[in-house]
Amino acid sequence: MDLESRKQLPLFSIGIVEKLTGLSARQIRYYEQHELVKPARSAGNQRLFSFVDVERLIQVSALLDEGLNMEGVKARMKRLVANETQDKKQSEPTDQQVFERMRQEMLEHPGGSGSSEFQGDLFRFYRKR
DNA sequence: TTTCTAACA
DNA sequence: TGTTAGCA
Repeated sequence: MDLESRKQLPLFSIGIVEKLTGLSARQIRYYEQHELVKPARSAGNQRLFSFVDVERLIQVSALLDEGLNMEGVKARMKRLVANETQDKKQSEPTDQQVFERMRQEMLEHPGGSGSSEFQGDLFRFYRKR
C-alpha cells in the first residue's frame, strides 16, 4: 500500500473535517453538492473523508476567499486537474495552453487588477482601455 | 452524541 | 450560510 493510496483512504467524519478545514458542516455538505469533493459513505450513510478530500476542501476555501464564486472554483479546479494529467507527459506548457490560462484568469477576475498569475506579463495587453 | 436530509422567521 | 426539525 503506497502513500498515494493511503491519502485516499476514507477516514474522517464531518466533525473532524470541520476542525481540519475551519469550514462549517453546512459548507462542507454544500461544496459536496457542487461536486467539489466526493467523500465516501459509511454503512450508516455517514460521510467519510480522506486526506485528499481535506486538502481539496482547504483549496476550495482558499479560492473562495480570493473572491471566486462556485463556478469560478469549479473552472479553476478543472484546469488544475487538466494540468496535472498533462504535466505527467509534458512538463512545459504550450503557448496555446498558456493563452487558455490567461483567458480563464480574465473570465474569473472581471476587470482583473488584483493578484494575477500574469501580472506585468502579456496580461495588460488584454485589459480594457 | 453525532451526522443526515430537507427546508426556511 | 445559519439554523432547525425529526431520524438513524
